[in-house]
Amino acid sequence: MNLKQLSDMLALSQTTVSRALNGYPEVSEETRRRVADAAKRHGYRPNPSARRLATGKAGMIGYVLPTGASVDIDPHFVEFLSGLGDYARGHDLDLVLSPADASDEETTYRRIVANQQVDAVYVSSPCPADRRVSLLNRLGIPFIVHGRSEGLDFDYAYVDIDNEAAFRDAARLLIQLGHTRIALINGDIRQTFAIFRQRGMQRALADSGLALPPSSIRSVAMTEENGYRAARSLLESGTPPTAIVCSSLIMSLGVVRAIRDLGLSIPGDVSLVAHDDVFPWLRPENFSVPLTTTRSSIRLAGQRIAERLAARITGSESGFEGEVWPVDLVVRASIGSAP
Amino acid sequence: MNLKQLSDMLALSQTTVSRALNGYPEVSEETRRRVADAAKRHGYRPNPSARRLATGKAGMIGYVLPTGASVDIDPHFVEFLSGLGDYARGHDLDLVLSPADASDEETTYRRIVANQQVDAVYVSSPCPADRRVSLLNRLGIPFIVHGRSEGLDFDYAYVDIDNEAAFRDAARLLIQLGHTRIALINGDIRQTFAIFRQRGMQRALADSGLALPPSSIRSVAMTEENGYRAARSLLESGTPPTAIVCSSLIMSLGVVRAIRDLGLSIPGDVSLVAHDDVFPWLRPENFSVPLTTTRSSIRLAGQRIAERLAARITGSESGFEGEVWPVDLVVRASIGSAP
DNA sequence: CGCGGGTTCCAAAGCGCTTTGGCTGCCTGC
DNA sequence: GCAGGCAGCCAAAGCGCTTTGGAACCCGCG
Repeated sequence: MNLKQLSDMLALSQTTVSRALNGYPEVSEETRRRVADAAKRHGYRPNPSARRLATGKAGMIGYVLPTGASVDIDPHFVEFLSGLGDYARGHDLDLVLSPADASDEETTYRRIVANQQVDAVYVSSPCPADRRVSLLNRLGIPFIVHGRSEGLDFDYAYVDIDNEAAFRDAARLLIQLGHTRIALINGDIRQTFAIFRQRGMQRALADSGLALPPSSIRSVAMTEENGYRAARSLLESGTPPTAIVCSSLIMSLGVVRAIRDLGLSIPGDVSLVAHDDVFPWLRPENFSVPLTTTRSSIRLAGQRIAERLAARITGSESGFEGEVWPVDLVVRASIGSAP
Repeated sequence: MNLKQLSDMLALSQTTVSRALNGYPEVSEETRRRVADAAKRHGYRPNPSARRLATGKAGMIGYVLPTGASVDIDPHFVEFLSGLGDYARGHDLDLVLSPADASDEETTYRRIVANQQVDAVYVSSPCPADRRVSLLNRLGIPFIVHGRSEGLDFDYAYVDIDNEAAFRDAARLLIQLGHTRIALINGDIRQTFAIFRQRGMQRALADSGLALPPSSIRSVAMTEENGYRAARSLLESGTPPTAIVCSSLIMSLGVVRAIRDLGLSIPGDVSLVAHDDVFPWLRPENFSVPLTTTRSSIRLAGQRIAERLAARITGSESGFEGEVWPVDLVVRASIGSAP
């Protein structure tokens, strides 16, 4: 069932039917109703390819998926997807994933924009002066960044959490508990979220006259194994920390294992705080010693980003507002006063 | 730059240029070369919307993403995606994810097929007599199932691992070590992979005159917490198992925690085998007691499925071959002879 | 009565590609 | 020398939608 058949059936022109369906004003209410009725009754659905060809609008949002033999997609991505799906379902929004060589994503961004495959794009895990962000800005396609870049000379829309405040607060709490040697096991420091977290801790420590020397920082890909190694190397150093702040729950699995392997206890010997993105399959309250966390649901961010992306597509959102969400600090048994 | 401009530039008709570019025979080699040159030089790329409208081919593969407030996307999905991306990148294949209400995916399948949004589809986590599979079969779109259904009266293409043999072998090994009370902590039993695994264990036990009573089986969503609960309830029962086989590495985190909480040791009191889908961020060899696993990379399956999907799109694959991959049994320290 | 100004609808021109159905030469074989 | 075949090219007709630029009609006003 296509437009022509439908309009023949109604003894109307394709123009009128099209306009009736798309809510244009120059069609009488009665006709509109008649058309809408017939469309529903016959299950008419405009062919998206044809519509896209005519309008240039695709009804999809895009994401460039960095891939490569040694590139692993972040497990957080799946939670983000759940959130995106929560909104997109029911709004007839599809998501197209374009795999790209991680070392050359720009070509792919160019392609999906030139091809008009998608109406809007989202970008995740930005780094400072992110090239993808400035490229998209130049290309003029609506986009939203999950996270923030830094040092860009233009405004853009983003949704981010307050990583700096989260880690500042975590460090402050540890300081209040008497800790002076606090270490940070962070994610890849080339990404802004990691930079902000480090900054937050540094500020908190500086405020109390303490320091966060490079020797107390590890910056690694967020795997269990790396968490283990980082914790071990910190705890076996000359001046082991009495508290560790860790950028991910997965890494903290390794941190806990390292602490146990060394015959130390939580929080007796070492206090531990981790950032929790809220995975349904791994919860900090279920750790052998329940974990104190800075918590922010990545799924919620996915929902919000889908919503804003949709708004940008329809044009109901157009500014460059950045949203920064506060992060919960949830205290559980894994922290205690300094030994 | 579109076809018209390019053909004007070459003083050729659009027909000839189109044919030259698409490898049709009725154009001379010299002309073809001239056209290909010009196309490359001017960066001409056919508009996919127009091409799709004309041919009905989309150049994308589809996946219906079950979503819902209480539906969590499986973390395995991201590994699968990595594999898919490995192949799709470099083959100009995009993936479109269509979020659907988990309780009504069929409408979405119908939509993406009717709209010709995608040329092929893949389906994961099938259950016996899977309705999605029979729907796709009826709709006549190329598709591949990741996993297998059972009890369907037609053939279809799939890629699966030999879950039954994997769990049979694991159980046999435990039996050889003298275990007689072996428990299974499985995933959702409505899915065929879980059914096969259970069957594999049952057969191995039956072969040795042993049984796998329902009281020794837990069938739950694969989270750390569920692994913990399942293991606890098993170990605190009247006849606790001396060995546990667990369907996922994530669950086995909880199993290990439960065993430790109860003051038991691995493998002294309890032997543990888990299935490992090969996550880069959580490896069985790094568990406090390195885990014996049945191992099969889900990422490799993603690669293979992308490859076969592409072959089905181009028509170079057309049968209904099912592939069943063998599963490695990797022995590590977590198993020992029965106490 | 005639005319400007709405309202409601329509024919037709795209959007950029593929594909059908020729048309033109040139070569081959009888 | 001519029918037949083939290689190489082209014009034009879609694919199904949106949108431009009217046309027809009815209204009220001067």
